[in-house]
Amino acid sequence: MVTLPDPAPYFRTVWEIVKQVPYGQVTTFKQIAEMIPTPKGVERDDYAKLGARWVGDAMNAVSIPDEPSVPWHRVINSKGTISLPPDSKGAALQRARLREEQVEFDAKERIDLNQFGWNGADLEWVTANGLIPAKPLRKPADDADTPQQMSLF
DNA sequence: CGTTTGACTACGC
DNA sequence: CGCGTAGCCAAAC
Repeated sequence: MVTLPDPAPYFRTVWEIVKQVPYGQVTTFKQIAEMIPTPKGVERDDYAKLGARWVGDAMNAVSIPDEPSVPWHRVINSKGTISLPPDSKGAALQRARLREEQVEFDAKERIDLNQFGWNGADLEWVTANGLIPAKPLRKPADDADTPQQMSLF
């Protein structure tokens, strides 16, 4: 900006995406940013990476009125931790809500993205809204019973 | 109007 | 794997 003269549209898009995150799962600022297409006239190829901070702004904006329709508590950083100051009220609330959804924290207050991470919204919904499919946070279940490396030739 | 700050990340030690 | 640093950009001071 990409000046984001009116941040509302970007924020709204973020919120709509966050609404798609199901109960008991978490997404990351980066994952959301990557789903939002680069605006016209913007050449930045790493627009998505930069967007992570704006997603944070959008979350901050919604957590103030605490809009119940936007599950902002399901948005964490790429390290798998809550990004609010650890001793803040908001962090405590977010943590409580996640635990309420059976999301587990390890000893270091970290969430296993491979277990609770979001793999993206329905492809139909994504395309219908002109967005970019999200990069899955959970790895494909390669439980050793999916020998993909075996060639047919 | 220059500085600082931040719900971010990537990278180097 | 943990901690510090460097980019980045808009907003708040």
